[in-house]
Amino acid sequence: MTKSTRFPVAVHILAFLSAYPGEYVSSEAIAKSVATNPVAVRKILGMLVKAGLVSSLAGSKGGAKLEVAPNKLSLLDIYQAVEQREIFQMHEPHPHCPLAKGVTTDLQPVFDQAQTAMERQLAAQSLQDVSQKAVLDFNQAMS
Amino acid sequence: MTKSTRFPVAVHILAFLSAYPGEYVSSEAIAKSVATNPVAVRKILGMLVKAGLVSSLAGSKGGAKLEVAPNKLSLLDIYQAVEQREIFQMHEPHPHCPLAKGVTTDLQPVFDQAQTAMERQLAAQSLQDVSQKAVLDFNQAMS
DNA sequence: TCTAAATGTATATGATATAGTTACAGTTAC
DNA sequence: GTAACTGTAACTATATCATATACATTTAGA
Repeated sequence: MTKSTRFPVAVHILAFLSAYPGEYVSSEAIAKSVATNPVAVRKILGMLVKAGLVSSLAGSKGGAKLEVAPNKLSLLDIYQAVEQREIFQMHEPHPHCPLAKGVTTDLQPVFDQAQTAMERQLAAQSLQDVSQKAVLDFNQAMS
Repeated sequence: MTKSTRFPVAVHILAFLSAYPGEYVSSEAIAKSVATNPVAVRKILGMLVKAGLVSSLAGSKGGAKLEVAPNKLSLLDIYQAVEQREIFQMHEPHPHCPLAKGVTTDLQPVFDQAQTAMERQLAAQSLQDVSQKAVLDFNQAMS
């Protein structure tokens, strides 16, 4: 499969929104920074709205607005909003082979632990941690 | 994309080989336990041979043989032998947007840390840890 | 030396995920 | 009423994966 870039794009989108606190920003403005299509941005924004991280408004002067403080929003929250799948996917071995049964049974908890360890790292970082400097640079460039 | 199951299949294959220490096992025998095609097994075996975990022999009475003791073989060794790609893939934002530049720069080390945390969990488990019980059950069923 | 049983590899097919695009109905500010 | 938005459907292109067939090559053993 082509690997998904939804997670970094979602972080980028939220960082962009955090540069305009309290304002509604259009998907077209975001799309320019992300270098993609406004529709692609709206698709991801839709997931972020569903997760409660963002609100949106249709119509003129509408757009998307960040609903959570950047320092209260962990990268894990963002990851889980846009990526549902687990890192590891078990295969489906022969249903009656005792070796197959034993291996998959013992392997699954290791997969879970590895995924949890990964998620703990994401949980330890906030949106602000990865956006603060970027937003400062951005505001300076825009002024 | 369809998600790869190469990693669990590789563990399964190696566990199967560990049930026949010192013997050459055919891809067809392995394929039955994994419930897939012998060619699929040989493809993965090829990666394991390249990584030095397994040796193979063509011809009659040929097959694959485990080259590392199961308690000396970590799940990370296996993972890296068959899965090259990183968990997270960065997008390619607008090259001149300072916000885009800042976000990707600060996000990459977080990706690396998360991947490392995941890999540490895999490194802590050996093939034997996930295969020992399975092999015992298997040998008992076969006797 | 012949045969049977293997590997290794090329190739093709189908399924699925993703990204990008166009199109358009609905919503809202002014 | 109009212009500027969102949300969503539909289509295309691309990439990865799993499965399968086919076949040249290698090897053990009769």
